[in-house]
Amino acid sequence: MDLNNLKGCRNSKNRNAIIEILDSAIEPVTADYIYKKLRELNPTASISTVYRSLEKLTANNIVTKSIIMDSNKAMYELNRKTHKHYFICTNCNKMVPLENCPLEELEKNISKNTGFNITGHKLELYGKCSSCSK
Amino acid sequence: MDLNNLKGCRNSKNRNAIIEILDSAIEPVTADYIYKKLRELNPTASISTVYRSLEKLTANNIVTKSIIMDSNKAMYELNRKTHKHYFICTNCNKMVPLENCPLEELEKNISKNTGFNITGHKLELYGKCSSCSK
DNA sequence: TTGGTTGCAAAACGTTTGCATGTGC
DNA sequence: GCACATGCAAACGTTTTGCAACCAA
Repeated sequence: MDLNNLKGCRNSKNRNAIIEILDSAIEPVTADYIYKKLRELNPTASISTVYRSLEKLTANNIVTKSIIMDSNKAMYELNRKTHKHYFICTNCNKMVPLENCPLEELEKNISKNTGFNITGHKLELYGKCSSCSK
Repeated sequence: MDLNNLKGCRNSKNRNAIIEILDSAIEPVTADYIYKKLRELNPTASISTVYRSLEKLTANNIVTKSIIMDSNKAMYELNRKTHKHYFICTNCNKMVPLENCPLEELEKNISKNTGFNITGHKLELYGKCSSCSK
């Protein structure tokens, strides 16, 4: 995370705090979650600051944005080196990270066959987690 | 597509028209796209009818709803028997269906290892399509 | 000084809902 | 007749934007 190297960015307390909030979150979180946590540190912070920071952070690949099915909110998480996929429980909405990414070979094959220049992917598994399927 | 077997549904011109619109669409489309097409047939149709129809259709597994990255709109497509995944161009937003689904074995393994009851998945590949990567 | 950053309020956007009316069966 | 379907307008929740003030470099 080279926080001081963001294109067209100055140092910002709010943005740094947002990164810390994301860093201490285990699962992807919503903008509103970040906003509430940020208000604990800076009671006058505004939701627009959250969105504007997240936009810069995603543009700089520090943060990953995703939108899960049947929800209209975006989820944000720190773009850690370890590539992650999630299992999402359709009952309790828990997001459980999976260990491995099985798609690297697949991507290579598809690139070859189609001429697409694949730069990333998203895989989500849906179903019921062990506690919800009881 | 057993259109006459929808749970708690009567025959409806609008809903049938929506199915036809989805059927003639090659790619997943937005609710607004459907609304505009529907207005060509029924100029007084309303957007709420579109959403209400789509809700019933997804509940009955006639239609699949998905939300793609960096967009806040849902995309709808007819749930054809053939299981599909898409390559999505980050430049022109084109969605190109992929031929095979490579995840069936993977699901089995994860189910075994984690105890999750996996009922579905979503896989999207991102990058530049052949014309945009020129 | 320059240009990114912030807070506030308002707007925009996709989607949902309440209600009264219409329609299939 | 009953329950679903519809159009309209209003509401909703999330995200974006305009603007003036602020602050980092």
